[in-house]
Amino acid sequence: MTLVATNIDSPVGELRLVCSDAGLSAVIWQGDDPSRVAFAGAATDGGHPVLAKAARQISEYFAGQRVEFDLPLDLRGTTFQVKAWRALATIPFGQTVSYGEQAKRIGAPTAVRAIGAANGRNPVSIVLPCHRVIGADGSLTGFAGGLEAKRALLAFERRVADGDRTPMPVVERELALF
Amino acid sequence: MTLVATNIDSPVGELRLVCSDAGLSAVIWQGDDPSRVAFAGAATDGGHPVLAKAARQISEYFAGQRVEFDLPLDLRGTTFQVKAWRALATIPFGQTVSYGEQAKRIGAPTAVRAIGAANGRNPVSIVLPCHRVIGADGSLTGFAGGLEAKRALLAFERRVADGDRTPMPVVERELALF
DNA sequence: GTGCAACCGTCCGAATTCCGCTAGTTCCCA
DNA sequence: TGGGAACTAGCGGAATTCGGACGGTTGCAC
Repeated sequence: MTLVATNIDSPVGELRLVCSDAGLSAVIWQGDDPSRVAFAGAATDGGHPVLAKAARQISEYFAGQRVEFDLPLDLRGTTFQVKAWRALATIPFGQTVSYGEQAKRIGAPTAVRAIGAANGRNPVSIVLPCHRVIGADGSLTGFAGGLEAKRALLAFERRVADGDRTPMPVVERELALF
Repeated sequence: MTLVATNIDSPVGELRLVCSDAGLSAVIWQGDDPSRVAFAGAATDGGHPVLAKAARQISEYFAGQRVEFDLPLDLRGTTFQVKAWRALATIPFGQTVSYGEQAKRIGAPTAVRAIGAANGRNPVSIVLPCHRVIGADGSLTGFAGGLEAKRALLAFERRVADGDRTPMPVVERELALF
């Protein structure tokens, strides 16, 4: 099962898309921790119908013209992680839930910290919207792409959901030091 | 109205008793701030039946053999202060109330800080038990004789009220610096 | 004297910090 | 191949800190 990858530009910086024949398997950030989605590093650059479709939908998303993704996904993780990631897909565009709420939805109401750990390993950023999960008290708590990007994505979605369907502005992301 | 005074020993250090013909007017601490009970400084050493009676009752108190004082008092202060001081006499041996509770009892439920100020000027220490007034959260907050003495008096009273009628041990008082 | 400002042995609520608990994953060592 | 310890983008309550407001007294300036 070979992995093919390509890079695209976005308002939150360059994104690297990875897919197999089974579907999209990773969307990772520039400067992302390599150990976060380890298998993504094994991909070789190239073209693929899934990559082309994903690139188009992601660009429509950032243009304010798409609120849902329709892509085959090739999720690789433990049973718990895959359940957690699938649950992300049910959070509507422009809305947020708490980690505790997400835990309840997969039937493990007390596994809130495990949910946090699983979201931190979400291989398909943006497409699976882990940025819509925030602390019970409204705090942002964490995000692989940086808290500034999380804040910007939520503000953008709120605005689009509110009817202003214009593209997302470029965000200055704090890059990981080292 | 001349003032007569004498010194006695106690487990909380030397105490100076002052009286007029009308009654006991002051019980002040060694190292007490002279401006706290200013008129007490005007007394001259000597003997007086009221002093003798007060000395006896105070020594019985510290021996664990007396829980109430029966002495004529000559209280000198503003109307509010005298009301506050009289209220102290109604707090039973071994018990405590908060400054707010004391304020309610004299019909000025919001004058809690004024109560604190009045207690700080209580001229008749021990006999009028301002040491039984503590913060609403249980903290000791303050005491003319030093917080250590306040803590020790409360512990002693609790013990005696509990049935152990033995004398109070000597307390190391932190003396006011300067 | 009179007016005002500053002091306090306070209290209350809101905000913040801290701790123990949680379940899953990973890493290390036998 | 385990077993155990040490992580973690959390949560909830208890403990703590903080600021504003309270009433009476005192000191100081007119």
